[in-house]
Amino acid sequence: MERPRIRDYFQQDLSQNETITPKQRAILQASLDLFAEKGFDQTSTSDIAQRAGVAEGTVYRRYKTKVALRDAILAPITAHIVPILASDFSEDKLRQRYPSLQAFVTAIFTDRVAFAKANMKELKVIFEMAAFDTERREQILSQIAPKMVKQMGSVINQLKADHLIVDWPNDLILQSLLSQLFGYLARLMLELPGTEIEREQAYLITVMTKILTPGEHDQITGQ
Amino acid sequence: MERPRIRDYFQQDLSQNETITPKQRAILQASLDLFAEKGFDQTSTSDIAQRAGVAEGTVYRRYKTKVALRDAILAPITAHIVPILASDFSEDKLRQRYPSLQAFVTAIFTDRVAFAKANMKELKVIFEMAAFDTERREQILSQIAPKMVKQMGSVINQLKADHLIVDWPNDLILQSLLSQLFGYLARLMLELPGTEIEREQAYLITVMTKILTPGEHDQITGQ
DNA sequence: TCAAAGTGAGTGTATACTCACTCACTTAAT
DNA sequence: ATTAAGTGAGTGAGTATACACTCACTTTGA
Repeated sequence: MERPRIRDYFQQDLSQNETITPKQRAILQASLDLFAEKGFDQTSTSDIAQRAGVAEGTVYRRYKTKVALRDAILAPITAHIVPILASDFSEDKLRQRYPSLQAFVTAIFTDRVAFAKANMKELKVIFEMAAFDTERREQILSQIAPKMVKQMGSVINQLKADHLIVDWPNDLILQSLLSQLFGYLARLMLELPGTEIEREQAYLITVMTKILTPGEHDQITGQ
Repeated sequence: MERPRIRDYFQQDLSQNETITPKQRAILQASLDLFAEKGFDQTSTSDIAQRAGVAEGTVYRRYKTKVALRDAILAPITAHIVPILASDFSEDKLRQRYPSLQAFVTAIFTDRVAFAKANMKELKVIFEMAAFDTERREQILSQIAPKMVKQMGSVINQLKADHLIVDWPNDLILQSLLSQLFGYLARLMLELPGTEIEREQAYLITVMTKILTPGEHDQITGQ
């Protein structure tokens, strides 16, 4: 956990242009909490006002619509996702080869899991939106997916050249890793019973390493 | 794919007590389609009536509320989930040992993937509900999880005794398998670009088998 | 004193749900 | 065979309510 954490991104993003009042901050926090708890549609603007301890009109002072309010919450997150995805893959990192698979997997996922944990609620709201807003899903994906495939792709190719990683198509490799990652995050988000965070995070790296280790079972067989 | 498919469960379930009219069937179908397309809250009862080609009053003839309508759609699915989960683990199957990991993995997931594919829309509606309705989530989970853990647990223990499977706690094994399965299903449901069904299903079995194969990397290491 | 922040009663609209009514069809009586 | 009575699925205009959003006014703080 040596690398910088993401925090206070509201402050960070918003205070560049204008100051944010305590009440406006309370509104953002209440909205985020409620959207994550009950879902966007199930949250009324009067719910938000009540939770934030302000009048309903105050909610509309800065944000013209409820959707604009949601977007104000999600904007900083989506803006931060790309740098996070690209971290660890700056040019010098790329030039340095990873000595082992375990080092690679650990390096890659420590940041991303930390980021996800620090922004659980926002991610939950993003997922809700992505599930039924087809356009936005494609928009967000088109921003992120190519960058991710490209960045990870070059590292994977390096590892392939060194025979440190299984020789599967890169997209399949990514899919299996992301499945494990999202599965872990889903358990955290839904607070499924019996989720022991520390143990599972260690296990996550073990499983991913195992998937990627070259071996005899690597031929993709159908039935 | 030798074992029976799930189809026409509406007919099957409803016609025991009473006949279902063509219009009522159209209403169920339209609701299911719309709930899966746009989400429950984003679908109005007049949307449903329009899509089904009936008057709005007709929607309320059989189902007293919109929620009751959704439940009428989900009831047969949830009723069928448990048998599907338990299939392949009837007593004689349990007594017979699986000759190889691949056989085990293939046997387990063929049915379940087929079931999921045949009921994509219903699953999507269930997931939407589970995401924000904490009570229902726990209710459904409490019905399913223990059965699944028990059934799969005994088979895993057998495989462990034969040293055919990695020696990890059963819950961790299940989690990694379910992550892969749900990741695959999510890609299907969200129609993520570049999802080639056949190739990925074959790959799914390969990855799962690889995860479970005993080997040198099996110690769960943290950082 | 002024500008910005905050207020909350008020408004228009969307939507879940109701109900008095229609009408095609079945049953029963003559 | 004919007709009267009964049945219930279907209808759609109507209702009550909840909700997103507005605006004339008040409070705050520099």
